[in-house]
Amino acid sequence: MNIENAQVQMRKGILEFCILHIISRGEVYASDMLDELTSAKMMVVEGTLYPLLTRLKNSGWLDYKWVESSSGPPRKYYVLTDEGKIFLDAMQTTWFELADSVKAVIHRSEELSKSDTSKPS
Amino acid sequence: MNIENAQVQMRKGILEFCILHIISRGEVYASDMLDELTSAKMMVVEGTLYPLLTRLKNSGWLDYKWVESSSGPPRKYYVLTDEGKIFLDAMQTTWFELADSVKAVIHRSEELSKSDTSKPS
DNA sequence: ACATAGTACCTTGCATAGCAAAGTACCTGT
DNA sequence: ACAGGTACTTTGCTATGCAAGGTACTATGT
Repeated sequence: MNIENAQVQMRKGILEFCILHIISRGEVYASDMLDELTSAKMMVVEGTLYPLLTRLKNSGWLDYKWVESSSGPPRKYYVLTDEGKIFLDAMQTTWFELADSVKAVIHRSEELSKSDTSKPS
Repeated sequence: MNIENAQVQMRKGILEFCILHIISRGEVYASDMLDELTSAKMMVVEGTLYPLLTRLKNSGWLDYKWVESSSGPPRKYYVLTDEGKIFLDAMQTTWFELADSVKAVIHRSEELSKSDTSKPS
């Protein structure tokens, strides 16, 4: 295991949340999402995104429609379903709770490092 | 896929970071970690924690020693190696960057929802 | 008409990792 | 010796990220 791998692990799951958020703003297609996630430094690739969108669609949280493009093949524009909106809310709550939990752990470390109290030895 | 599953996904990877943090404070054994992670609402189980500790050990980031217990079987007390400390720093940087990225995506959604600008239709 | 390039979406195969459940082993008290 | 509690380990299943390769449509140049 290396640091790159660990960073990948950390992004997992959160990606799903970010994608739902992006779609919640209005209709977008996959390349739009890739651009935005890349510019937010989330490093996603097609092989991850497409299967994820398919999963979200099959779970009933997304829907899409084909839209002709003036330059290239048609695109799938995604939207959130009503169920998807509820799910996104739940994910957002989870995210904030998780961020709080992490903050609690980090903060605890900083507290204790001031008056170091190792255990056995 | 359901919400519980999605929440599990979101915790992945971050768990590793939290465990390293907990160990960085001083020597602990697995049940200590389970207690702390549970009280921080991170919901971890043995089947996840033990293989994870083994992986971190095999990667050279943790070391442990057996310590006799006054009530029960001996315990493995873990410590961070020097390499592990470097790794933890990298993970912490990644975490803050990731939290920033998520914040950027969420914030962008809030901005746009004020003056809704859906695309095609 | 044909070839090339660009864009967009999809699929296959592999490796990693979470988790439930079952298993092993040690210690203490009766 | 046996029951109960504690601690660590292993097995088998499943989900999922990702690299790489594939399909298909459009536009442009010759």
